[in-house]
Amino acid sequence: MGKAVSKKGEQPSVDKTNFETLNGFTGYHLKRATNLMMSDLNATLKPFELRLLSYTALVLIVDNPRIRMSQLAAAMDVERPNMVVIVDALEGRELISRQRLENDRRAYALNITLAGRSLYEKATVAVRGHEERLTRQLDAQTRDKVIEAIKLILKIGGVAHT
Amino acid sequence: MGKAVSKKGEQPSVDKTNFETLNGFTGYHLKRATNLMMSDLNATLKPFELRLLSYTALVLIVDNPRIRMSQLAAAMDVERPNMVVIVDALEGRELISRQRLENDRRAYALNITLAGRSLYEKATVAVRGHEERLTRQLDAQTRDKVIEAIKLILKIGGVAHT
DNA sequence: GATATTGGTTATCAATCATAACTAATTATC
DNA sequence: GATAATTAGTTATGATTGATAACCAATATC
Repeated sequence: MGKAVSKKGEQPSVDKTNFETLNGFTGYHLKRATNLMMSDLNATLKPFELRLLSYTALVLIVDNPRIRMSQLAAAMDVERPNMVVIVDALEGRELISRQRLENDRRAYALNITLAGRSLYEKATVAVRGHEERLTRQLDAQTRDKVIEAIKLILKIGGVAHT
Repeated sequence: MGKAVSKKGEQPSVDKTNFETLNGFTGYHLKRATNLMMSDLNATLKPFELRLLSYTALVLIVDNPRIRMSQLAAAMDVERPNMVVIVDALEGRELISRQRLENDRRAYALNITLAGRSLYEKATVAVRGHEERLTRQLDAQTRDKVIEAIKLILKIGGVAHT
């Protein structure tokens, strides 16, 4: 957790760790920043009893009314069996509803409930606060540049969706 | 700005998923880019029978000869018990060596072996290739700007080490 | 109309990560 | 200088996450 605190007055048997090589890797910085942001995000969502995946599901259902579970799973890059437990939990809390499709009775249309929308809105306010806190030092211009750069990386990887 | 969702009444959204809200979050882009890079990195390291953590350990041992296990664990943000299995595996392959410290016989000094250095060098060439491939679209200037921005985020989070 | 495919589900398993408790050695306290 | 507290490393174990296989019901394909 915390950084090692050197005891006063004695020469530390080990000096500060040298991160020279790792610092040369973009992926290293990306991963550390992501770890930090995901950790803070989970703490942000905790009061709402939401986690990264359940919140993401809520968001996508709000933005995509009547989305199917399989489409949601694909959008979230989650295996279908794992999607089931996420949806089960959200439905159990009556934040979303499953509704059989008339035209394809295998599938469900997922919709947000009133309670779900209310929670979504509160959580999203908190998430925007978390984002603002963690990217405060970045002027909007820089932040946009970062996102642009990241999108380029995603495009190269062939997983860009926008 | 929003991608037009088919406005044909109550049709299920079998069309493109709308990521509007998620796209507004820096953390979302960060995480997706990181997922992509980590996945590609693991594939890159596979031929060397290394994983993210074992490779990172190798790098830090090369850059910090005689580093202690606990310092390595702290640097990698890994719990000590989990560090043990990583070090065990690397030592089992004779890529690194444990050496008791004379001045503190509880601790070990970790060092790279000749075989370890050789593997490290080959793997690092591959990793640099992987980095180059995934950040090819970014001019050096942009990449540096991204890293600077990420470092700012890390500083706010209080986990910056450089 | 038989066959293949798809959406969702269940059960299960592997991988990852964290925690508790132990030993041996060192440091702190009186 | 004996005792207590702390630290480095280890072992065993448990929780959480993520992936796979097999299944049922509905739809699509030929």
